[in-house]
Amino acid sequence: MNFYQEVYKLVAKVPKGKVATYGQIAALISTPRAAQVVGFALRALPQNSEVPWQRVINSQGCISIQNPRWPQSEQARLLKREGIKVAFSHNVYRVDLDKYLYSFRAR
DNA sequence: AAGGTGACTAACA
DNA sequence: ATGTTAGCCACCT
Repeated sequence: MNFYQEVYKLVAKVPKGKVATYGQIAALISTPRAAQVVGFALRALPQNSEVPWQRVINSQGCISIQNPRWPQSEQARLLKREGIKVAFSHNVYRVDLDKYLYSFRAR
């Protein structure tokens, strides 16, 4: 199973109402340095994927997506729909990590 | 088939 | 404190 597959598997474990960061996922698979690759993997997902990619944000708690198919505003809406509060200021969407960050259980 | 191209992040200057 | 850089992987020419 390659890196991308691992990413999808882990992202799928993030429960509704919680979020995870790219670095967090990367650290679980290999090294924390692969954070960017996590983003690459999500970018490669088909539009109709079942993977809850919207629950993955950057270490600042900000929506970091760069994909014309899914504008940031759309990701923000998806998260709000799941009960997550998304603040919008300075033209940036942000989530309170202290509140919503998901902690993966060991193993 | 080799190389460019991305949803990041922590470490440095 | 703000800007730059290295490390990382699969997919598409």
